[in-house]
Amino acid sequence: MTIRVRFAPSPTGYLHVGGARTALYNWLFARHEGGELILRIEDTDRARSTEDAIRAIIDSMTWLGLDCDEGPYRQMDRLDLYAAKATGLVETGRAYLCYCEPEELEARRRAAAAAGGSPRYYRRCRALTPAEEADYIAGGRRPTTRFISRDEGETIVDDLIRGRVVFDNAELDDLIIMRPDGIPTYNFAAVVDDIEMGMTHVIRGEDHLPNTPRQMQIYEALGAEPPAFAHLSMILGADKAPLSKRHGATSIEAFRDVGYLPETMVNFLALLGWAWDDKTTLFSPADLKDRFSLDKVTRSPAVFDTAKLDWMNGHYIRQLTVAELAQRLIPFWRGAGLLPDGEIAAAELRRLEAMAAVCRERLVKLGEIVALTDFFFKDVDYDPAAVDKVLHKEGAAAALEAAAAKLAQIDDWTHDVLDTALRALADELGQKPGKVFQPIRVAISGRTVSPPLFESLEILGKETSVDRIKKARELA
RNA sequence: GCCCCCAUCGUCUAGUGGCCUAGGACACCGCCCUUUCAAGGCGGCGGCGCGGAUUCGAAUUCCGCUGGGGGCACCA
Repeated sequence: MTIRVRFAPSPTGYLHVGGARTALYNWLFARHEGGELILRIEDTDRARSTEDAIRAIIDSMTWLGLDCDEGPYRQMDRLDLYAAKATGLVETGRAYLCYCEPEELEARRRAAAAAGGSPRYYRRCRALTPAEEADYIAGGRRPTTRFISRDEGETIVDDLIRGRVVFDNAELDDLIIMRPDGIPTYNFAAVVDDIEMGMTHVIRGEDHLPNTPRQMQIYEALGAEPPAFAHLSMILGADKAPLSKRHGATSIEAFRDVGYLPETMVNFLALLGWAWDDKTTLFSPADLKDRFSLDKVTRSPAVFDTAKLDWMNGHYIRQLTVAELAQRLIPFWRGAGLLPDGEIAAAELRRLEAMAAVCRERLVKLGEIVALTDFFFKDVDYDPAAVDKVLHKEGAAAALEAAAAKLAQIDDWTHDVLDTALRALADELGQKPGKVFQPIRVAISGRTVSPPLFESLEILGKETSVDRIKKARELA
């Protein structure tokens, strides 16, 4: 039998790291097993579902490289199916119509909680007389459909990650499976779809574990064999609280926008709850597909550690060729208004690649390229602290003056030549190299920290470099 | 309140009764390299939540406790 799994997000927001990890594990499992991944949009909460969210989720999955074999299916397109199945359950005596109003149920729940009792439904409508039912209908009440859960025995979930989890059926409620407007609720729609779509495995977040026994009873009532279940632990923030907006960026788009690489996100997310052995940390998607298995998935929750993410992103940036890196950097230069849209001339591309080469070992996130290279594109913004600390130092003015004069003589404007010339200059001035190089760095970049000096001068070009050094001489 | 899950360095984890004086990675600290910042190299710090039990032997099994988390919706 072909393995079939699904990723079934509710489109109420962006794809966040927790959802992405669930999607990734489903994808890895499907690919490793030669199975199929289905994308199903669970949009039955019509108040909160949006088209934007659907687009965002699909975009993020595409960016991560998580391709699906079927879908996206949408539950709102499948209402007839759920209605037919719900009616069937009523006919076979596994469900009943419930005329209770939300307000009275809510009031009862509150009262029960106050009395220290169980908040479960009191099952009044299970035993409605025809006369009572007629009264409700005459009064304009529209019923929900409730599933009749078993009162006795246990429901056992054999979870692929957690092992055997036993639930007492007496704890289970008669849950609503259909709303009066014909839209199903989650537990019902998910089961109907998982049956219809032939799911063999359901891999989802641990928050769904308590739903599983309820769903298993629905499978049984529907005459279907339940799939295998695997519940993934939660992802936490640095404070061990569930990851949320308060921890900063949590959407995949946000990580993309500041310049994390998809290869980083995939590798990092894979490791949040899974490990291959005792020493391998870096995995390409192909390695992952090769090695992933559910039996190596961890049970305990994992903290999302940005420091490690940053390290890994730096690693993957360093793995890129200069040409690749430049291509990935272009959107960031454009986004900052440093580079116009449209075709890039060959000479300009060479210049961008030179910048990429010189920044490759310095980038943690692609977005940092802007602050690192903006002085190549526009006039210098002198950092007052840098001016004070370096240009106002004893000897800075003299160094700049001498440097400007010396550089003006150089025709072969390459970093090797510049290196030799400026070292010689330091020697002539009787200064340590740093004493000469730092003022020049501040002169051309405005800051004390910049890409390597000689390469920077080369990229900037002779005319601009000399101009800036002369100008900085005035500030010194 | 009730049900369920979880528990190894700060973090991600390896570990399934002796191979563990607990391994790796990130972070941190030190040294080296060095024109700044990085990157890189070398070294270091650092952990089995607590209490019982089983066993010749427990990070590994069992029980309890504590702590963290999830769920108990006409949300998913």
